[in-house]
This record gives sequence, C-alpha cells and structure tokens, in this order.
Amino acid sequence: MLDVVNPQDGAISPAAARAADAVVKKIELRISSGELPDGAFLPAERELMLEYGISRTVVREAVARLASRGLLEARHRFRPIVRRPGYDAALSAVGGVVSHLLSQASGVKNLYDMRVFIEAALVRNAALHARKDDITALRQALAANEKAVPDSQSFYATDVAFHAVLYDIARNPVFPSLHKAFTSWLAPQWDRMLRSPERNRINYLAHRAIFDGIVDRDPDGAERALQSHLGAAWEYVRGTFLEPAREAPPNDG
Amino acid sequence: MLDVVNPQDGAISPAAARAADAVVKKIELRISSGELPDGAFLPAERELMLEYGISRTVVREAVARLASRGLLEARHRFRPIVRRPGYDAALSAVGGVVSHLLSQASGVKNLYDMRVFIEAALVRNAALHARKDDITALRQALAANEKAVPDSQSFYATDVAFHAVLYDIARNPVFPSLHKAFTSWLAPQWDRMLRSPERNRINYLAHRAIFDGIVDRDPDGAERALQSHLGAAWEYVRGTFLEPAREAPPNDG
DNA sequence: CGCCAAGTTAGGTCAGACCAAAATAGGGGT
DNA sequence: ACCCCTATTTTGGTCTGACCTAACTTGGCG
Repeated sequence: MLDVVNPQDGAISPAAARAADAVVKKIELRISSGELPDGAFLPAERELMLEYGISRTVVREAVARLASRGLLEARHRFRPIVRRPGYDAALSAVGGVVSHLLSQASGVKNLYDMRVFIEAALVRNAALHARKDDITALRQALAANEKAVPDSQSFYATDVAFHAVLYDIARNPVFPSLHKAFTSWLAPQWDRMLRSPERNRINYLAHRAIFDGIVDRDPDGAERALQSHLGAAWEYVRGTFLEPAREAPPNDG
Repeated sequence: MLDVVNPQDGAISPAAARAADAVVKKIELRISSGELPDGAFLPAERELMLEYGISRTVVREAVARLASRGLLEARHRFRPIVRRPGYDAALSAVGGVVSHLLSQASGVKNLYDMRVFIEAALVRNAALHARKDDITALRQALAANEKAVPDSQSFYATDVAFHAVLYDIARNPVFPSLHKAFTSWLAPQWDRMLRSPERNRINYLAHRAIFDGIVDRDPDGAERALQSHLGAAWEYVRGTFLEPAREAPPNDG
C-alpha cells in the first residue's frame, strides 16, 4: 500500500527532494541575510559547487531557477548579479508570458482594458484622496506635458510621466511597478501610433481634464475624463494593428 | 579567422547565440503550430537531443526556460506537459517572486491593499454594469455562502466563490485569473485566521451588504460595504502574523 | 602612460555514465 | 478474464570530466 500522494498537488505539493532546490534555498538565505548584498557578484559556479558539495549541473540549475525568480540577474556569459527582488522584478518576471499573450489581438485588448479599469479607479482615488503635494506633482507633470506638445518624442515621455503620478498617489508601491509593466508591455503596440502635435494637443487637453477633475475633487468627472481619454487612444491605435476583432481570449483553467 | 560578427543587434547587449535559446524557439513553434497540442507530453529529453542534435544539457535548459514561461508544466520527475499559457499561467509565473515579497509583512499589506483597491473598483463596476445573469450568479453565490455559515471549511470556499463572481462580472478574462492569484498568494496568511460560525455570519452579512449595494445600483454603497468588509478582515488577521508594523516596503528601481 | 596581445578565469556545451522513480510489461492468484 | 503485484525498461535527475570560447587579467611594447 504505497501512498504516493500527489493528488491535485493543490497547495503543498510533495515536491520531492530536488538537489537544486536545497541549493536555491541556501543561496536565497545568503541573499536575504545580506551576506550577498544587492548588486554583488555571485561566486563562481565551480566555487559554489565545491562549497555545497554538488555538481555544476545542480549549481547551474539553481542559478537558473533563482534568475527566473528575479533574485539573480544572469546575463549570458557574465557573472550573475544578486538582485533583491521588488515589485518591479515581480512584474517583469511575467513579461515573458505576457509577450505570448500579446501576440493575440485579444490579449492586447484585455490588458489594455485592465489598465483602463485600474487607472479609472486610480483617478477616482486621486480625486478623493490626493494630497497637496500630489496635486503639485500632477500639476508639474501636466505643465511638462503641455510644454512638450510640439515634440512628439518628449511628449510621449511626459505623457507616461503624467500617468505615472496617478499611480504614485495610491501610495502603494505595487502601483508604480504596475505602471512600468503596463507601459513596457503595451509600448510596442503604442509605438506604431502616428503622432503629431495636433494629436498631442488633444491628449494634453484630456490630461488637463483629468487633472481638473482631481483638483475639483470630482471623482466621477475625473474618471469620465480618463475613460474618454484612454478610450479614444484605443480607437486611435487599434486600427494600426487590429484586424476585424477576435474572440476566445486565451484563458486556461 | 572567423570574425565573430555581432549581428547588428544595434544596442550593446550582444545577446549572444545561446544554444538553448534556439531550441526554445523551435519548441515554441511546435507548440503554437499545434504540432504539440495543449496537454500533450513533451518528447523525452533524449529524443529531443537527437532530434535537434544537441546535448541533453541544452535540452534541459530549454525545457526549464519554457517551464518558467508557463509553456510547459514540468513537475519533478514527470514528463513535461505542454500548456498553452493563459492569464492564469502568467499570474502563477509571478508566484515565486511574490512569495519572496510576502515574507515581509509590508508585502502582505501592500498586496492586500492592492486587492482591496481592485475589488472596490470591481464592485463599483458591478453596481453600474451588472447584468441580470450576473445578479443571478451573485445571488446564488450568496445563498451558498449563507448556507455554509455553520461549517467554516465550506464557508471559506463559498466566500472565495462569492468574491470570484465579482471578478467575473468585469468580463475581462484577466480578472478571474487575478482573483485566483490573489487568493492563492494570500491564502497562507489567511489560513491562520481562526474561524467560527459567528465570524462567518458577520462575513456573510458583509457579503449581503455588498450584494444589496449592487442590486440597488448603488456603487458608493457597494464599495463602502466592500471596503468595510475587507478592512475588517484585515484587522482580524493582521494580529495573527503581524508585528508592530514595518516600514520600507521592498521596491527596486 | 596608455594601448594592444598573450595568459588565465569562468560560463556554455558536450559526452557518457549511474541512480532512482515512473511507466510499462509480465506473471500469479481468484 | 480480471486485477493485483512484481520484474523490466524508460526516463528524468545528478555526477564526472573534458573542451571551447568569451570575459577578465596581466604584462610588454610603443
């Protein structure tokens, strides 16, 4: 009566003893204990293999595992660098998978809608809870945005920066990272959008409307302004890469 | 004298040709082309190694890479299974990194706040846009939840299910996956919470308040109910694992 | 003093082997 | 026939030792 428990490995998962796993934990510990500070080089593979009494195979697997978790930054042929992962790393870890999802038009749409949804909630939150310094930051970002209207290149930068402030106002470090993730994911599609001073001006005005809604402490107005802003932006870019329209978004169980 | 051409590659990062990378792409192609359908077993390592004329080392690295991207589901000592990644896979790919963040109390708080933020927006959305069948689903989930009040075990399940409906109403496949991710990340902390029929009843009533807000098309009321519900839940669990309170949430650049 | 070439280090890959667990085939009892 | 238990084969996980090549280091030359 062998009870090889492996039913739906729901949460615990027996996770048999993998050699690499133990090494991962040890290195993880050395990182979180500060023995391997952020930015430091990981010891050479051959060194680790002697130190832990394992083969290089296992060392390499452990390193790969840690790298995929974001604790190590392992460039090809370079010594891995220790990285204390934050929300940024967490989000960028998804990058690989997301890129796959973005290859379908529905993926872009879903992600964009998600962004709109969250950002709408953010402006609403800003309208309700923004502090003086938040308003100041927003005002400055808006001014920079206006000044950049003639130059599409810098307009894009100030555009992103303006939206970034909205994510900062929530005072949850997850949001700024999320913003970076959104922009980096959607940038490829976004870049194809033709830009012009006229178009920039329209977008700037939309930003100002959002700003006004926030300073007026009018969550509904601010949200409406943002929805219309991002909705228009979508309509403007969809034609550049979207075919009729797809169904059946990928969604696994 | 072969000159190692850095194929333009424009920028600095040579991104040299890694053998594993090429294999990754080939396998990726075989997956997306349907030759390796979702759920199929990946060929044995030794087979792949013959097929592509590479060593097993490279095969294993490629497999590991694909697994970390969610295209393969590679349990220990089992033949990898092909998985067409969806939003679920994308989110669960972050799991590893997130678990690290959750080891700090601030990480739990930030993630939980994020969840509250999003869920608040979701109930507001539900109050504004829920359709008849959404309301029906919600009502059923609520009824199941009420029925489970005496049994903490099943109450938890129906609790999660009730919240899940809120994520479904947004009609964006990202949200249900996000819900799964949230619950699986926060479950470990949540499990420590003592449960009792009395406590369950309080939570059920909170759910009903949310439901009422939605059917009354009262976004503010519904959101208020949810905020108070999740806020109370946090206060209830924080004591079980939280020390005084931490600062400096992890946040990398 | 700086630049370029030879030497050294260390990551990437390979080949072959062994172990143990999983998958499969085979045999015995009912 | 059918199922259960065991023997065999696969196959993933790990080890060893080696080689190649690109980084890194060092030292000589202009």
